Amino acid sequence: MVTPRQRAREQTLVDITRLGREQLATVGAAQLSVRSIARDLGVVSSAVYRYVKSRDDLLTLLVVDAYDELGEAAEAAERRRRRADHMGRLRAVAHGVRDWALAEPARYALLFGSPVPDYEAPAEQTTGPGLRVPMLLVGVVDDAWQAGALVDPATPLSKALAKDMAGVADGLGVELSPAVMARSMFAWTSLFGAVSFEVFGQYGRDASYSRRLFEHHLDRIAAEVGL
Amino acid sequence: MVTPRQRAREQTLVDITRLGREQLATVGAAQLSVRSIARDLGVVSSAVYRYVKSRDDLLTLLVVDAYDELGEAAEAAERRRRRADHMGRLRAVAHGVRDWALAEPARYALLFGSPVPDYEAPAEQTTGPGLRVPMLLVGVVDDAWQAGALVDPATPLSKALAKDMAGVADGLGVELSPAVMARSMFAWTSLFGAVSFEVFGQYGRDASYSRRLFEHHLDRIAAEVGL
DNA sequence: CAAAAGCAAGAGCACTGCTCTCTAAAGTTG
DNA sequence: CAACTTTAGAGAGCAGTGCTCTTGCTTTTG
Repeated sequence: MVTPRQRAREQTLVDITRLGREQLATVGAAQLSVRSIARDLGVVSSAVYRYVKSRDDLLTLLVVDAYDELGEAAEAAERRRRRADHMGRLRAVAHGVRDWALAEPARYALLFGSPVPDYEAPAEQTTGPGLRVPMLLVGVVDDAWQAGALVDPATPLSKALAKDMAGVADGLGVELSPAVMARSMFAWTSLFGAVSFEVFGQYGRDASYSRRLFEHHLDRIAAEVGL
Repeated sequence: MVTPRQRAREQTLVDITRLGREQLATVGAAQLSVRSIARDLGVVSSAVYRYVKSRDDLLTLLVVDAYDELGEAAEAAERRRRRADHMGRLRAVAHGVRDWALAEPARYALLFGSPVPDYEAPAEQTTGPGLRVPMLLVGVVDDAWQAGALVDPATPLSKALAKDMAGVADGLGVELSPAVMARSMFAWTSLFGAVSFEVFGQYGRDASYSRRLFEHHLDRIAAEVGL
């Protein structure tokens, strides 16, 4: 049985998340303040602490929210491709991530930028949503591998690294060859490296070439994955 | 003619930078406070504003400081290799960057993490030091190219991207083939992507495999560069 | 219907960046 | 060398922050 009070509480939590998301987008994570959210909510600051234990707790809420939206964006883009179109799926994921990141730079920064000091996202809440994109990537690479569509690597993995990758795959709860895992991690790391450099402005202010450079990087990543 | 007052002023500025650097390492950029620096300096907070216009101004000081130390570390590592040892030089730069980043995560985050909101590093002061590592990379790749040590790419650059890369090289003030520029940028982006993921904890808390994974990524990057 | 639990308000603490005015010392100049 | 100017630092103060605690009030529950 759901009481009106529970419903109101949930609604308030949703409102807080929404206002936090807006503040994140406009003023950024550092300037995000629970007092200002309280003002927008038409309530005194201490009232917000009934719903959110601390500012860090609020950040966790927003981290999960952002991971989920990013994951959903990437998954939606990937779903539009045929299962056998491995290259298309990889490109879809990559562009899904990049488009979301460019549209939501502050929220992207919250996920992949500097860790907020003295705050570490509680693993039990954030790892799940945070793994959606990586899972998508290993899915694509593994499908290609199973279909025999991957070019063989010039050099095989070292024994130690193969063991490491087996452990990572195990941690993800999937059955994968170490080679697939290693290639996926390279794709993952390089993809987000490219997106981060673009979002964080490392290429300089005039990023007129950034989209073409991203395409190029994507081609290089795909080549290294073996696609 | 340098007056004692000028000397004292310079010394105070050095002290402020040192204390800022320490605070950055201990509490991070977000928690960095000029009041606390004033306390450590044994002076009242308003006095610090005689030397530093604002907190952002202090951040700029620390950004330049960090870029210079990172650049120096990478250059020192690279200098230890013979000029013709292109692979060794690339690896030296990469490990120089990684080692510094792992030793100074907060300062690395200041340079390559989320941009501090409402603060953008003034280009005229930061671009120079910020380009030291990229310049090092293009130097290595170009040397290899000139020496004919680079494997030819499977697919040539598109016309548009070649033009973009020519523009970038021009902006750097160096004479480079677009292919060299593109490969350097891929190396740069992927290298820092790998380092950022490691420093920012995206691989999870137990990074037991992180060094071996980095070596693997480095091999993949080198392969894609053509080394 | 009375007890328990949940809610918002308001005051207050310790902190922040930053500005202002004031005093005293140091440097410069006629 | 005395008068003037520049400068470092102190201290008060403003507006903002995260967060806690108490105090009434309302809703839910036994």
